[in-house]
Amino acid sequence: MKQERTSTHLRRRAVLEAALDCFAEADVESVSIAEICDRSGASVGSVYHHFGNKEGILLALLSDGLAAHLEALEQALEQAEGHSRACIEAVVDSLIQWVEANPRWAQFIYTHLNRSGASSAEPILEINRRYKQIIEQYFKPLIESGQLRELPADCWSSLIVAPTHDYARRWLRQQVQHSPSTHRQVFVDAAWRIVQPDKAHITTIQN
Amino acid sequence: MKQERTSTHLRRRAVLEAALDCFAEADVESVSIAEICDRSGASVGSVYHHFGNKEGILLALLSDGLAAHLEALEQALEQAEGHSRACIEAVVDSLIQWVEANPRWAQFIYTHLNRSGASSAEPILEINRRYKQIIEQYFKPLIESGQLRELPADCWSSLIVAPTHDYARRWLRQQVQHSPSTHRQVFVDAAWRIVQPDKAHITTIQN
DNA sequence: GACTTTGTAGAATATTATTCTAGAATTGTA
DNA sequence: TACAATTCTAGAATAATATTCTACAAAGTC
Repeated sequence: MKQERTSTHLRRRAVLEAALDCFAEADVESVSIAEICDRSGASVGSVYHHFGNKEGILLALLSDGLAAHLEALEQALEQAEGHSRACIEAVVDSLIQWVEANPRWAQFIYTHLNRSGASSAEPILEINRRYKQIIEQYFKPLIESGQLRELPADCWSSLIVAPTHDYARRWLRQQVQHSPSTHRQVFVDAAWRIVQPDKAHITTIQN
Repeated sequence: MKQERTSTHLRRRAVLEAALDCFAEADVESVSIAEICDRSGASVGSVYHHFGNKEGILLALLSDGLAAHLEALEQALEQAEGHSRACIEAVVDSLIQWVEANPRWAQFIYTHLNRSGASSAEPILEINRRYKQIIEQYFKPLIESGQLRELPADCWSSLIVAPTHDYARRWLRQQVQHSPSTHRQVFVDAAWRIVQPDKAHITTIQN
């Protein structure tokens, strides 16, 4: 965040930008370092100086992207001011907005976050930890006060965010036609149903 | 499905098995064809004869795995005999069971199904089509009879299956401790809440 | 049993990631 | 400003490895 305009920073950005272009068009293995150099104007030596190796480029794209998205999430939750419905909306909306504003980047993350190298890399682990913290900070009070139903902590993101992620991923791959924001209401509503306390819900009807 | 015991079929299986071993331990790029040859006992020529190239090995693993899982899903739905609750349970349970019975394979699929080469490959597209068909065949009647709520078709799998997928993926990567089947009830319940017709649900309470 | 197809083998080749060396630009400091 | 020290760039040299090629073996077909 310090040096936004130094030439080294610009070079770094140029390489990442070029790499993202390449990876949007072909699999990682079929994109050569040479091609990234061509598109970015950087030399081989320069690329290796900044990123160490090809994997390093991927990791930088992943962690920068995740960090950017996390920041958006945090801002959105802040503005929800502790209203349960607004918090759920913040989670879904900030995700949808980020994906639609950064489609290539989002697609890259969806495709490569699972690679074994990435899941054990420290910058990524750090972001995962912060993500958990933020969710806990905003939702724990709502659960403890009984406004939201308690769910197994490990399942929370799978239940509340994964549906939107999944739809976004399929949209980016052009497997579905309508943008995630088209169905924004559907995803908010589904999440809302899941977090309703038992009394307000199924149980009453089943008994 | 025809020739289960010919030597060519066995060789094929051996290579895929060895590849799966390798890919469980390292990223695709850092697994060499030579290593797959060593582990499987096949020669380079033989591997290329059967699979064309490295990507061909990946594609075979993906489409074989998806096909196996699809078969399990179809059987489970058959046994649900058109009961709405049982159909939801069938979807969640068959997924959980397949993943827990084939963890390496499932992890491979989660990691690599998104690669650009795979999503446009005909065998994979074909399986996606069949998947849609099956879901429609079993759930359309339930929706039309009003037993289940209507959801945008494109959102269906994101809402109903993606949570379980997401949890399973994280379990395979050891990001969560408990097996998916531990939380089987949680995922079934969440899906069930989402497919409840409006009357039986939130609306009643909100009004 | 000749012949055709399919499968196996491993050396030869081509591609491409990575390393290395030299030098340019930048930064910090007196 | 001068002058190290550090950081960055360049591209040739190297190493790793995916793919191709040629020859041969096995299996299936008539």
